[in-house]
Amino acid sequence: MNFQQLRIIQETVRRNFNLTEVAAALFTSQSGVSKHVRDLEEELGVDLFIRKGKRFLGLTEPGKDVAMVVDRILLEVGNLKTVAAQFSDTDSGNLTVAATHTQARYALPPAVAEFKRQFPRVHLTLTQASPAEISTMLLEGAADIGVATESLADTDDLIAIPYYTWHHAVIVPQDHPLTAHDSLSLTELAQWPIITYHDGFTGRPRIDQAFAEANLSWDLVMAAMDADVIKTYVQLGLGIGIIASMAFDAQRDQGLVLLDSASLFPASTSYLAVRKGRLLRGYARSFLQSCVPSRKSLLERLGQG
Amino acid sequence: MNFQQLRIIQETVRRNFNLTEVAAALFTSQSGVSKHVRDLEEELGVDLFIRKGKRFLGLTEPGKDVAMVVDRILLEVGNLKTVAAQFSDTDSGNLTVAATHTQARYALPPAVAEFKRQFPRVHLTLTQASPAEISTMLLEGAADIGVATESLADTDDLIAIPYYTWHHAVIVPQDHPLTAHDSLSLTELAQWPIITYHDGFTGRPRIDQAFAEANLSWDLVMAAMDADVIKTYVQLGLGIGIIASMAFDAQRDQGLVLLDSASLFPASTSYLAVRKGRLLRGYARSFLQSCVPSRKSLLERLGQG
DNA sequence: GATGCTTACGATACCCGTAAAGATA
DNA sequence: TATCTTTACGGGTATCGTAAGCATC
Repeated sequence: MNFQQLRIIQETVRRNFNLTEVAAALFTSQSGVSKHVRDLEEELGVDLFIRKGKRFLGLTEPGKDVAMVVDRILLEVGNLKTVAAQFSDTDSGNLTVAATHTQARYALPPAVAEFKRQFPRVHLTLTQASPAEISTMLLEGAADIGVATESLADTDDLIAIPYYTWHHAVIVPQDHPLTAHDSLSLTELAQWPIITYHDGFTGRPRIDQAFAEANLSWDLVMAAMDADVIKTYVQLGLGIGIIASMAFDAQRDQGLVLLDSASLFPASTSYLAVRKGRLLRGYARSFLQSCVPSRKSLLERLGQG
Repeated sequence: MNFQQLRIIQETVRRNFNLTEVAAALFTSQSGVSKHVRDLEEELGVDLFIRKGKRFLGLTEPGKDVAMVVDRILLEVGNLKTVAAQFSDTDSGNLTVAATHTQARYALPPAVAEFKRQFPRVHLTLTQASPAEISTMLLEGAADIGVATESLADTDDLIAIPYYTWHHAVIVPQDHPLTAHDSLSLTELAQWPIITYHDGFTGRPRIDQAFAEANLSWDLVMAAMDADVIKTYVQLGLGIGIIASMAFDAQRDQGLVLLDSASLFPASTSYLAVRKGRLLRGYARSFLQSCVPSRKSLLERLGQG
């Protein structure tokens, strides 16, 4: 048994049992991959994969158990390297943060700036992705820290730390009739065409929930993944927008008006998340700390004294 | 990085940093061991061991962290093999139970008999050892299950399951003056020379505790590791014995009398223990189950569905 | 016929063990 | 001096990659 075999098992599961892809992903030959799989199966005395002729279709029952343990082993191997790197070169290395557009653009900039100041020798990669992709990246080790409003708190094997709480707000063009109102109601909103976030993005479930609970049908004319797109089309007069309030900047967004609507929609919480059991470099912990300065205990909850 | 290197790191710590011993334990050459250590240190970029000239003295700070992770990796590697073996050959294999004399002789026989009946193809090894040795064996993977009254419940990285509770009892020769008494007191006991268990064996702390709390000094004339030795010398008239009550058998131990003394000493609890994070074969779980039939939940606490 | 897995085979690199040298107690 | 680690070197083996063969879709 060797590490390459374990990596191949893991990658085979991730790549939908296509050994050719696995070989490409691990920068080696198909033939080698094939042999490694056979060798390991022989050594363990059980078939790990369901085969139909020469095709791989999935994991056998023992294969499922083995794959779980393999994941843990490779996770710990990563931790080994992390521990060593932590000592050999404390303040240099890589940090990959995967975040949604909303987070990357409106929440993270201060933390990122602070981080670059504090750790100039760390290469920081800020990857933009959907909440689901962020989950996957964290689980597969492709990212160290994830930031999103959706999906992170529900996933086992992730540790989610509440980051901040915010409300949705309505934006309309400067001359829009709604600007005349003193206070907004959902019923009024529902009478206009609405542009807001896609399913699974930036608190969208809370918008659906608010209208559903009020028993209102609403006219969603467009769904986007980020507030900038929404704002663009609101400005074009396609409809009124519902965005995260922190995405509005009176300075930059001239021609648009933000209408307070904190009371209309339930609050949303954005989360920072890391993979359970994955050791973080010191500077990664600092990054989290600078995002949520008060929560000393939460870092301890990561199991990383 | 490869598994052999990790095994060497682990074994180097266990063998007190003597590479020659490590090589012998792993059935390989010193030179290879030496090179592997250097190679891994080079790959990780940190020294793992404190050296004085060419001698190894201990672990560096990063070495300590690395050694912990290495232990976890190798533990999981063992689990990998266990998982596979579990499927490839369900009811054959090995089971090593490490137990003290008291447990092996007076508590375990029914469970062992039941086990042999149920799993005739499993090779069962019952190793007799001191509580401290049992701990070590469990931690190092040399035993699957440990049984003892002392030390198992206090050790982190072990999961201890209460097995049964018992009391100490006094044994005296048939014609001994104490047999005339209706009820025994500690004060009376303290007037006789006493033979009982060694420190760290079979509830000895509770005996010390009882006398200490009563402010009595007592005359320990002999300390043994098992009840059979104690009984022998009690029979010879060297003193009165304090043993675990289940170690007395009226049939076998003719010439001796058991005096009830449940009220004199605090109750003792014997434990079954397994290494935290170590996967058990199905038959090993059955063994535990047959020892504590009622505690379904405790087996779940082992993290082994 | 295109894609994907297996087998065969030759080159390479890695791992191991012997032996000698150097360091420590 | 005896014990222990390092270095040097040669032999063996496992791993890898190319290429051909064969099954699946």
